[in-house]
Amino acid sequence: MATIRDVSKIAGVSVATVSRTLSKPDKVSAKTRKIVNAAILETNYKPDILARNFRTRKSSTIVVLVPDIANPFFSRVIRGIEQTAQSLDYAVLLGDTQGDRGRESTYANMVNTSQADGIIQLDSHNPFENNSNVPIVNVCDCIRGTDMPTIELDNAAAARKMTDYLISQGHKNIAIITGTLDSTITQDRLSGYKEALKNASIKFNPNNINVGDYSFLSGMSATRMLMKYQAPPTAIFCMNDEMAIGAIKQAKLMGLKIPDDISIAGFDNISFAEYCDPPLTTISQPAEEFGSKAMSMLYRVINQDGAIKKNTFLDFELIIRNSTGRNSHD
Amino acid sequence: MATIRDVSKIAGVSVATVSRTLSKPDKVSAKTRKIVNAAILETNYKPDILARNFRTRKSSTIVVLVPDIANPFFSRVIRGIEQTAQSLDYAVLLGDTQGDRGRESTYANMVNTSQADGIIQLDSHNPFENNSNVPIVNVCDCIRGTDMPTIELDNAAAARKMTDYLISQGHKNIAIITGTLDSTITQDRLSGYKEALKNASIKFNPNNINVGDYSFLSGMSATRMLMKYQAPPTAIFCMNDEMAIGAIKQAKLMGLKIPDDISIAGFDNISFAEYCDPPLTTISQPAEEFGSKAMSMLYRVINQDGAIKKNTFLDFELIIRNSTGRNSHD
DNA sequence: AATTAAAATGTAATTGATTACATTTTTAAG
DNA sequence: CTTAAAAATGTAATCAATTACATTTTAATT
Repeated sequence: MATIRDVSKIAGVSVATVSRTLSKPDKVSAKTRKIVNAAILETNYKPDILARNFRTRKSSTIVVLVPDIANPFFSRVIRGIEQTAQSLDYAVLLGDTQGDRGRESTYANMVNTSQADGIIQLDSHNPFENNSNVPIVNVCDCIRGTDMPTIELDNAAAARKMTDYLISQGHKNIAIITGTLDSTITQDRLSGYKEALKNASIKFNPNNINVGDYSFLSGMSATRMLMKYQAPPTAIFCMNDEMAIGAIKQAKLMGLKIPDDISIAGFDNISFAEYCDPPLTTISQPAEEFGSKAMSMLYRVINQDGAIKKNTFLDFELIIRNSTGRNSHD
Repeated sequence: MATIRDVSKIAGVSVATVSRTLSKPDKVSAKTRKIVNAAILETNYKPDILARNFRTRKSSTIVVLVPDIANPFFSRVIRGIEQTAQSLDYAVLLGDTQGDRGRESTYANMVNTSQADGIIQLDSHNPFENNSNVPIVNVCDCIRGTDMPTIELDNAAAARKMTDYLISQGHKNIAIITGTLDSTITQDRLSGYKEALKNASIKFNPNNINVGDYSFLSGMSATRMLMKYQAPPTAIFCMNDEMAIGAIKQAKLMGLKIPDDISIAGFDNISFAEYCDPPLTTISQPAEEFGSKAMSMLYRVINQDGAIKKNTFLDFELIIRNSTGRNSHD
């Protein structure tokens, strides 16, 4: 593999000139530039990025910490990250943590060893105990009370909107299947749900809260439990679409008609939401935009370029499909 | 940030000894090791991986070229890659190509600039025109006639098995919705399908082949077309689950009962396959194993460690669910 | 105690690009 | 044609680790 020295020898110029031809061509005369470029072509020279990164102390690489890459919502966020990273000439290192804090901190430490310039965290957890000054952006599930910039949804408002809608359809006995309780998303959505009930003067029933873990199976089992109550809910709001799809399956297994016997709503609007039967009422989140906004923000943090907005909120949309309908009970 | 020199000064030993304490501790006396480790702790020294990579000419990073990270099958494969990479101390750079050859080759060239040590390609395309000697492994959708090691399914056998099964259910008029025609997977599955028909002495009807692109929508539109024939198929075999789910939706829209009026089968066994209505008959592929086998293989190629098996075939399984059933026509 | 082998440690070169600073060349102005 | 300023180019240090090779120390054997 040819080095910058080989090129400089062939071109008859110094290595500095070759380097400049590549990085700041306007500092090099047109004539020299031509000669150097010819030499680069001749030697098939490709700058050694490892050497460059070493010298410049930048890796042009960022790490994405994601609880599970196979989650369809996260994979869309990552697609957004990746696309923006490409346009900014950053490479994306995948850090699938599977919720393991050890793995998370291993990946996070890549920044300390200059393997990466920054971190995008998709989980509501700070990978650094003591607030370090590592460039980091928190997306989707964001922690409260840290100084990380966040890109998030107004989850309380979204949950309120969904609950309001269900109430508007005549539902009073509305259950909710939550995500894991330690996540900010869960807490916010839960408080939005409660708020909506309160505004409608519906008494909040603690039995109507069922804790899930974002999986199909937890959606199923929660639904099984809920529907065994003497007064089962007439609507179930799930904090993601997978649980809602699980809930639909369980409801059908129990011989219930959707939405006639029970309305079921999700959250995320993953691509399958449109294709399940009945199609799922849900909250649409701009997954790719989350990713691309997070990447742009991280870029600004890393390069101290432009204003850093502490908390960015993206828009959601209530998507009404056929898994929900008017309360036909009472 | 402390360097190895700071540590050596504090410990009162040479940098070589510090380096050895970290990389080959058995070459260092217990006494010295203790002193050095204390100094490392004291200085909070973290080896500069950039410098190490530069010196050793290895990045301990591999690139995954994937047509679309948001595809649920691919994201599982990547999860497998990532997990094995972690255990082998490799980092995974994400190369979402969106089918763009330009992007693909940009990523592939990261190996030439020593940003990565090898490549895992999930698409049936060689990112290097002239067979270079870059470490690369081809997974899932593998090209014929190159010297890349492959990890693949016997796609022809799998399609044959599915078709055999449909035939065993009394179906004779079996349509197939393919993936993009330039992919090896499509070609192999198509030939398996034809073979099965031939073995059963069923005349192959070219109209029963409909080209899709692995998307829900193409599954829908192909189904719409197929079902307009005077003698519409009694079974549709889709080359992935998304298209099958699209086909199910379309069939329902047309008022058809599944599987009574039409049997629909998919391929991949993505997690949603179990949760659609009716649950999807499909071929299960070991997605994570694809990933982990590919990573192990790439490791061996990079480190010239152990035998390189040219083509590795993983097992598939026919999963019979309720989207297919006996032919109730004729 | 002398000799030898083995183990431990140290010295200094090396990796390939970048860049501060020095030097040369070109351009413009008088 | 000078001269000064600006532009272009060159020289050589630098980044932080690894490691070949040299040297010193320790252990083992006689």
